[in-house]
Amino acid sequence: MREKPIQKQVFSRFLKERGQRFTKERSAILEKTMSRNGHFEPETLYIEIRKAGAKASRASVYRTISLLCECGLIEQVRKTEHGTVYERSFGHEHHDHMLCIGCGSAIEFYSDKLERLQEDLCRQQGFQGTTHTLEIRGYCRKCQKKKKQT
Amino acid sequence: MREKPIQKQVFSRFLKERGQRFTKERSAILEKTMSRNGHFEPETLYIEIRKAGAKASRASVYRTISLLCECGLIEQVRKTEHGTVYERSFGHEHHDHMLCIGCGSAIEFYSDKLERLQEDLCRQQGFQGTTHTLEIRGYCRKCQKKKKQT
DNA sequence: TTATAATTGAGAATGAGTCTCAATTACAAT
DNA sequence: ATTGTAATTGAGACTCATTCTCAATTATAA
Ligand SMILES: [Mn+2]
Ligand SMILES: [Mn+2]
Ligand SMILES: [Zn+2]
Ligand SMILES: [Zn+2]
Repeated sequence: MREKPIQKQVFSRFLKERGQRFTKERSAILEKTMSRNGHFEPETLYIEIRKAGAKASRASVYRTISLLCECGLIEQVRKTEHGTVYERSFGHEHHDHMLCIGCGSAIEFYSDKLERLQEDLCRQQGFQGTTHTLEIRGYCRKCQKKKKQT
Repeated sequence: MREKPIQKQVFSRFLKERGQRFTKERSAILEKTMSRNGHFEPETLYIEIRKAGAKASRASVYRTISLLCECGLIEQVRKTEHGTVYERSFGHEHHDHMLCIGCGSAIEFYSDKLERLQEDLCRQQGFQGTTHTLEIRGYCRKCQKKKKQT
Protein backbone atom coordinates (compact mmCIF):
# COMPACT_ATOMS: atom_id res chain seq x y z
CA MET A 1 0.00 0.00 0.00
CA ARG A 2 1.67 3.14 -1.21
CA GLU A 3 1.66 6.60 0.26
CA LYS A 4 -0.13 9.48 -1.41
CA PRO A 5 2.53 11.27 -3.46
CA ILE A 6 3.65 14.48 -1.90
CA GLN A 7 2.60 16.64 -4.86
CA LYS A 8 -0.94 15.40 -4.39
CA GLN A 9 -0.77 16.36 -0.76
CA VAL A 10 0.52 19.79 -1.66
CA PHE A 11 -2.13 20.40 -4.27
CA SER A 12 -5.06 19.08 -2.28
CA ARG A 13 -3.99 21.06 0.77
CA PHE A 14 -3.69 24.17 -1.40
CA LEU A 15 -7.16 23.61 -2.76
CA LYS A 16 -8.71 22.86 0.60
CA GLU A 17 -7.36 26.10 2.03
CA ARG A 18 -9.25 27.95 -0.63
CA GLY A 19 -12.45 25.95 -0.29
CA GLN A 20 -11.79 24.21 -3.56
CA ARG A 21 -12.03 20.56 -4.42
CA PHE A 22 -9.52 17.98 -5.47
CA THR A 23 -11.52 16.39 -8.28
CA LYS A 24 -10.54 13.47 -10.46
CA GLU A 25 -10.05 15.80 -13.42
CA ARG A 26 -7.60 17.89 -11.44
CA SER A 27 -5.94 14.78 -10.19
CA ALA A 28 -5.48 13.43 -13.71
CA ILE A 29 -3.98 16.70 -14.87
CA LEU A 30 -1.68 16.91 -11.88
CA GLU A 31 -0.42 13.39 -12.51
CA LYS A 32 0.36 14.08 -16.15
CA THR A 33 2.23 17.29 -15.38
CA MET A 34 4.24 15.61 -12.67
CA SER A 35 5.14 12.65 -14.84
CA ARG A 36 6.48 14.91 -17.56
CA ASN A 37 10.12 15.65 -17.45
CA GLY A 38 10.75 18.46 -19.86
CA HIS A 39 8.93 21.55 -20.94
CA PHE A 40 5.35 21.27 -22.12
CA GLU A 41 2.44 23.17 -23.55
CA PRO A 42 -1.19 22.99 -22.47
CA GLU A 43 -2.44 21.55 -25.74
CA THR A 44 0.12 18.74 -25.67
CA LEU A 45 -0.85 17.94 -22.14
CA TYR A 46 -4.50 17.91 -23.10
CA ILE A 47 -3.89 15.50 -25.96
CA GLU A 48 -1.84 13.17 -23.77
CA ILE A 49 -4.56 13.12 -21.19
CA ARG A 50 -7.16 12.24 -23.78
CA LYS A 51 -4.99 9.49 -25.20
CA ALA A 52 -4.50 8.09 -21.74
CA GLY A 53 -8.26 7.73 -21.54
CA ALA A 54 -8.57 10.09 -18.60
CA LYS A 55 -11.27 12.63 -19.00
CA ALA A 56 -10.62 16.35 -18.70
CA SER A 57 -11.68 19.09 -21.04
CA ARG A 58 -9.39 21.65 -22.54
CA ALA A 59 -11.00 24.23 -20.29
CA SER A 60 -10.13 22.18 -17.25
CA VAL A 61 -6.59 21.72 -18.42
CA TYR A 62 -6.12 25.47 -18.69
CA ARG A 63 -7.89 26.09 -15.41
CA THR A 64 -5.82 23.50 -13.60
CA ILE A 65 -2.56 24.72 -15.07
CA SER A 66 -3.33 28.11 -13.54
CA LEU A 67 -3.94 26.54 -10.17
CA LEU A 68 -0.76 24.52 -10.35
CA CYS A 69 1.18 27.69 -11.11
CA GLU A 70 -0.42 29.50 -8.21
CA CYS A 71 0.50 26.77 -5.78
CA GLY A 72 4.02 26.54 -7.15
CA LEU A 73 4.03 23.02 -8.50
CA ILE A 74 4.68 24.17 -12.03
CA GLU A 75 5.79 27.40 -13.59
CA GLN A 76 5.75 29.29 -16.84
CA VAL A 77 8.99 29.03 -18.75
CA ARG A 78 8.24 31.39 -21.62
CA LYS A 79 5.69 32.54 -24.10
CA THR A 80 6.24 31.76 -27.75
CA GLU A 81 4.33 32.54 -30.91
CA HIS A 82 2.54 29.22 -30.59
CA GLY A 83 1.72 29.33 -26.92
CA THR A 84 2.94 29.20 -23.38
CA VAL A 85 5.55 26.74 -22.21
CA TYR A 86 5.51 25.34 -18.68
CA GLU A 87 7.63 23.02 -16.63
CA ARG A 88 7.36 21.18 -13.37
CA SER A 89 8.98 23.15 -10.58
CA PHE A 90 8.28 20.71 -7.80
CA GLY A 91 11.47 18.75 -7.20
CA HIS A 92 13.16 20.66 -9.98
CA GLU A 93 15.54 23.28 -8.68
CA HIS A 94 15.68 26.74 -10.20
CA HIS A 95 17.65 26.97 -13.40
CA ASP A 96 17.94 29.03 -16.53
CA HIS A 97 17.93 28.03 -20.18
CA MET A 98 20.01 28.00 -23.31
CA LEU A 99 17.77 27.56 -26.27
CA CYS A 100 18.95 26.31 -29.64
CA ILE A 101 17.66 28.35 -32.57
CA GLY A 102 18.54 25.46 -34.86
CA CYS A 103 16.69 22.54 -33.35
CA GLY A 104 14.69 23.96 -30.48
CA SER A 105 16.45 21.93 -27.84
CA ALA A 106 17.00 23.44 -24.41
CA ILE A 107 19.94 23.17 -22.05
CA GLU A 108 19.13 23.75 -18.41
CA PHE A 109 21.87 25.25 -16.31
CA TYR A 110 22.41 26.78 -12.94
CA SER A 111 25.09 29.16 -11.78
CA ASP A 112 25.41 30.36 -8.25
CA LYS A 113 27.67 33.15 -9.43
CA LEU A 114 24.93 34.29 -11.77
CA GLU A 115 22.33 34.27 -9.03
CA ARG A 116 24.51 36.28 -6.70
CA LEU A 117 25.40 38.74 -9.40
CA GLN A 118 21.74 39.36 -10.04
CA GLU A 119 21.19 40.05 -6.37
CA ASP A 120 23.98 42.61 -6.50
CA LEU A 121 22.48 44.27 -9.53
CA CYS A 122 19.11 44.52 -7.84
CA ARG A 123 20.68 46.04 -4.76
CA GLN A 124 22.43 48.60 -6.92
CA GLN A 125 19.12 49.64 -8.43
CA GLY A 126 17.13 49.57 -5.22
CA PHE A 127 15.00 46.88 -6.80
CA GLN A 128 13.52 44.04 -4.79
CA GLY A 129 13.86 41.08 -7.11
CA THR A 130 11.71 38.02 -6.56
CA THR A 131 12.06 35.91 -9.68
CA HIS A 132 13.91 36.02 -12.95
CA THR A 133 14.27 34.36 -16.29
CA LEU A 134 17.44 34.23 -18.31
CA GLU A 135 17.23 32.79 -21.76
CA ILE A 136 20.33 32.51 -23.90
CA ARG A 137 19.60 31.80 -27.52
CA GLY A 138 22.13 30.37 -29.94
CA TYR A 139 23.35 27.04 -31.29
CA CYS A 140 23.81 23.75 -29.52
CA ARG A 141 26.82 21.56 -30.28
CA LYS A 142 24.99 19.49 -32.88
CA CYS A 143 23.69 22.49 -34.73
CA GLN A 144 27.12 24.13 -34.71
CA LYS A 145 28.50 21.10 -36.54
CA LYS A 146 25.67 21.11 -39.04
CA LYS A 147 26.36 24.75 -39.77
CA LYS A 148 30.04 24.08 -40.47
CA GLN A 149 29.24 21.29 -42.92
CA THR A 150 27.18 23.69 -45.03
CA MET B 1 18.79 71.03 -46.08
CA ARG B 2 19.09 68.11 -43.68
CA GLU B 3 20.63 64.72 -44.28
CA LYS B 4 18.52 61.61 -44.56
CA PRO B 5 18.53 60.13 -41.06
CA ILE B 6 20.79 57.15 -40.78
CA GLN B 7 18.02 54.76 -39.78
CA LYS B 8 16.28 55.53 -43.03
CA GLN B 9 19.45 54.76 -44.87
CA VAL B 10 19.81 51.49 -43.03
CA PHE B 11 16.25 50.46 -43.67
CA SER B 12 16.10 51.43 -47.30
CA ARG B 13 19.40 49.76 -48.01
CA PHE B 14 18.15 46.63 -46.27
CA LEU B 15 15.02 46.68 -48.39
CA LYS B 16 16.81 47.35 -51.62
CA GLU B 17 19.11 44.39 -51.05
CA ARG B 18 16.05 42.18 -50.94
CA GLY B 19 14.35 43.76 -53.91
CA GLN B 20 11.82 45.42 -51.65
CA ARG B 21 10.58 49.00 -51.67
CA PHE B 22 10.87 51.81 -49.20
CA THR B 23 7.27 53.02 -49.39
CA LYS B 24 5.72 55.96 -47.58
CA GLU B 25 3.82 53.58 -45.30
CA ARG B 26 7.04 51.90 -44.25
CA SER B 27 8.66 55.26 -43.86
CA ALA B 28 5.88 56.51 -41.57
CA ILE B 29 6.11 53.41 -39.44
CA LEU B 30 9.87 53.61 -39.24
CA GLU B 31 9.68 57.23 -38.11
CA LYS B 32 7.21 56.48 -35.36
CA THR B 33 9.23 53.58 -34.01
CA MET B 34 12.41 55.63 -34.05
CA SER B 35 10.81 58.57 -32.27
CA ARG B 36 9.58 56.35 -29.46
CA ASN B 37 11.77 56.07 -26.47
CA GLY B 38 10.44 53.28 -24.37
CA HIS B 39 8.86 49.93 -25.00
CA PHE B 40 5.88 49.74 -27.28
CA GLU B 41 3.26 47.42 -28.72
CA PRO B 42 2.11 47.21 -32.32
CA GLU B 43 -1.44 48.33 -31.60
CA THR B 44 -0.24 51.44 -29.76
CA LEU B 45 2.03 52.28 -32.62
CA TYR B 46 -0.81 51.82 -35.06
CA ILE B 47 -3.07 54.13 -33.11
CA GLU B 48 -0.37 56.80 -32.88
CA ILE B 49 0.22 56.63 -36.57
CA ARG B 50 -3.46 57.07 -37.28
CA LYS B 51 -3.70 60.00 -34.90
CA ALA B 52 -0.74 61.61 -36.59
CA GLY B 53 -2.71 61.50 -39.80
CA ALA B 54 -0.25 59.24 -41.53
CA LYS B 55 -1.81 56.36 -43.35
CA ALA B 56 -0.79 52.79 -42.70
CA SER B 57 -2.99 49.83 -42.03
CA ARG B 58 -2.69 47.52 -39.11
CA ALA B 59 -1.48 44.84 -41.51
CA SER B 60 1.31 47.10 -42.69
CA VAL B 61 2.27 47.96 -39.15
CA TYR B 62 2.69 44.30 -38.32
CA ARG B 63 4.47 43.59 -41.57
CA THR B 64 6.85 46.49 -41.13
CA ILE B 65 7.60 45.62 -37.54
CA SER B 66 8.79 42.23 -38.75
CA LEU B 67 11.04 43.86 -41.29
CA LEU B 68 12.47 46.27 -38.75
CA CYS B 69 13.27 43.35 -36.48
CA GLU B 70 14.94 41.47 -39.29
CA CYS B 71 17.15 44.40 -40.13
CA GLY B 72 17.98 45.01 -36.48
CA LEU B 73 16.50 48.46 -36.00
CA ILE B 74 14.09 47.23 -33.35
CA GLU B 75 13.78 44.08 -31.30
CA GLN B 76 11.30 42.05 -29.37
CA VAL B 77 11.52 42.63 -25.66
CA ARG B 78 9.01 40.06 -24.47
CA LYS B 79 5.66 38.47 -25.07
CA THR B 80 2.89 39.12 -22.58
CA GLU B 81 -0.68 37.92 -22.27
CA HIS B 82 -1.82 41.04 -24.15
CA GLY B 83 0.75 41.02 -26.92
CA THR B 84 4.32 41.51 -27.96
CA VAL B 85 6.51 44.32 -26.66
CA TYR B 86 9.23 45.86 -28.81
CA GLU B 87 11.85 48.53 -28.41
CA ARG B 88 14.16 50.47 -30.63
CA SER B 89 17.57 48.87 -30.73
CA PHE B 90 19.18 51.33 -33.09
CA GLY B 91 21.23 53.74 -30.97
CA HIS B 92 20.12 51.91 -27.88
CA GLU B 93 22.81 49.69 -26.48
CA HIS B 94 22.05 46.20 -25.28
CA HIS B 95 20.59 46.01 -21.81
CA ASP B 96 18.42 43.82 -19.64
CA HIS B 97 15.31 44.58 -17.61
CA MET B 98 13.94 44.67 -14.12
CA LEU B 99 10.18 44.63 -14.29
CA CYS B 100 7.97 45.82 -11.46
CA ILE B 101 5.10 43.46 -10.68
CA GLY B 102 3.38 46.31 -8.86
CA CYS B 103 3.23 49.07 -11.41
CA GLY B 104 4.61 47.58 -14.60
CA SER B 105 7.52 49.98 -14.81
CA ALA B 106 10.80 48.77 -16.23
CA ILE B 107 14.35 49.53 -15.22
CA GLU B 108 16.93 49.09 -17.93
CA PHE B 109 20.36 48.07 -16.79
CA TYR B 110 23.61 46.83 -18.18
CA SER B 111 26.36 44.88 -16.53
CA ASP B 112 29.56 43.94 -18.21
CA LYS B 113 30.20 41.39 -15.52
CA LEU B 114 26.91 39.76 -16.34
CA GLU B 115 27.65 39.63 -20.03
CA ARG B 116 31.03 38.07 -19.46
CA LEU B 117 29.62 35.56 -17.03
CA GLN B 118 27.12 34.46 -19.62
CA GLU B 119 29.88 33.95 -22.14
CA ASP B 120 31.66 31.74 -19.62
CA LEU B 121 28.54 29.72 -19.00
CA CYS B 122 28.05 29.17 -22.71
CA ARG B 123 31.62 28.05 -23.10
CA GLN B 124 31.16 25.58 -20.26
CA GLN B 125 28.18 24.07 -22.04
CA GLY B 126 29.65 24.11 -25.52
CA PHE B 127 26.85 26.41 -26.53
CA GLN B 128 27.32 29.16 -29.05
CA GLY B 129 25.26 31.99 -27.62
CA THR B 130 24.12 34.79 -29.89
CA THR B 131 21.51 36.73 -27.93
CA HIS B 132 19.91 36.62 -24.53
CA THR B 133 17.17 38.10 -22.44
CA LEU B 134 17.31 38.51 -18.71
CA GLU B 135 14.20 39.69 -16.99
CA ILE B 136 14.17 40.20 -13.24
CA ARG B 137 10.71 40.59 -11.78
CA GLY B 138 10.01 42.17 -8.42
CA TYR B 139 9.21 45.53 -6.86
CA CYS B 140 10.51 48.95 -7.72
CA ARG B 141 11.32 51.45 -4.97
CA LYS B 142 7.92 53.11 -5.10
CA CYS B 143 6.04 49.87 -4.91
CA GLN B 144 8.20 48.67 -2.03
CA LYS B 145 7.13 51.71 -0.05
CA LYS B 146 3.49 51.21 -0.91
CA LYS B 147 3.71 47.64 0.30
CA LYS B 148 5.15 48.71 3.65
CA GLN B 149 2.36 51.20 4.23
CA THR B 150 -0.25 48.48 3.88
C1' DT C 1 4.23 53.52 -72.03
C1' DT C 2 4.13 48.96 -70.74
C1' DA C 3 5.17 44.81 -68.44
C1' DT C 4 6.34 42.98 -64.10
C1' DA C 5 6.55 42.50 -59.46
C1' DA C 6 5.95 44.47 -54.95
C1' DT C 7 2.70 46.64 -51.80
C1' DT C 8 -1.35 47.94 -49.76
C1' DG C 9 -5.72 47.66 -46.92
C1' DA C 10 -10.15 45.68 -45.71
C1' DG C 11 -11.73 42.22 -43.78
C1' DA C 12 -11.65 37.11 -43.29
C1' DA C 13 -9.23 33.57 -40.96
C1' DT C 14 -6.45 31.52 -37.33
C1' DG C 15 -5.47 29.98 -32.88
C1' DA C 16 -4.40 30.35 -27.88
C1' DG C 17 -6.75 31.24 -24.13
C1' DT C 18 -11.03 32.65 -21.54
C1' DC C 19 -15.79 32.77 -20.56
C1' DT C 20 -20.71 31.21 -20.13
C1' DC C 21 -24.04 28.47 -18.31
C1' DA C 22 -26.77 24.45 -17.68
C1' DA C 23 -25.89 20.02 -15.88
C1' DT C 24 -23.19 17.38 -12.59
C1' DT C 25 -20.77 16.49 -8.48
C1' DA C 26 -18.63 16.97 -3.83
C1' DC C 27 -19.31 18.17 0.78
C1' DA C 28 -21.36 19.14 5.11
C1' DA C 29 -25.28 19.37 7.88
C1' DT C 30 -29.20 17.29 9.14
C1' DA D 1 -29.21 8.34 3.51
C1' DT D 2 -31.22 12.90 2.21
C1' DT D 3 -30.90 17.36 1.24
C1' DG D 4 -29.12 21.96 0.50
C1' DT D 5 -25.35 24.58 -1.07
C1' DA D 6 -21.58 25.78 -3.55
C1' DA D 7 -17.89 24.23 -6.55
C1' DT D 8 -16.85 22.04 -10.93
C1' DT D 9 -17.29 20.50 -15.41
C1' DG D 10 -17.46 20.56 -20.62
C1' DA D 11 -19.19 22.20 -25.02
C1' DG D 12 -18.91 25.64 -27.55
C1' DA D 13 -19.20 30.69 -27.97
C1' DC D 14 -16.19 34.39 -27.57
C1' DT D 15 -11.97 37.46 -27.46
C1' DC D 16 -8.14 39.39 -29.19
C1' DA D 17 -3.45 39.47 -31.24
C1' DT D 18 -1.64 38.31 -35.32
C1' DT D 19 -1.58 36.48 -40.02
C1' DC D 20 -3.54 35.73 -44.37
C1' DT D 21 -6.10 36.66 -48.80
C1' DC D 22 -6.74 39.00 -52.80
C1' DA D 23 -8.17 42.63 -55.75
C1' DA D 24 -6.68 47.19 -56.48
C1' DT D 25 -2.70 50.27 -56.50
C1' DT D 26 1.94 51.64 -57.12
C1' DA D 27 6.96 51.52 -57.98
C1' DT D 28 10.60 50.14 -61.17
C1' DA D 29 12.98 48.84 -65.17
C1' DA D 30 12.73 48.00 -69.99
MN1 LIG E 1 13.61 24.11 -17.64
MN1 LIG F 1 14.48 48.13 -22.85
ZN1 LIG G 1 20.35 22.64 -31.85
ZN1 LIG H 1 6.51 49.50 -9.27
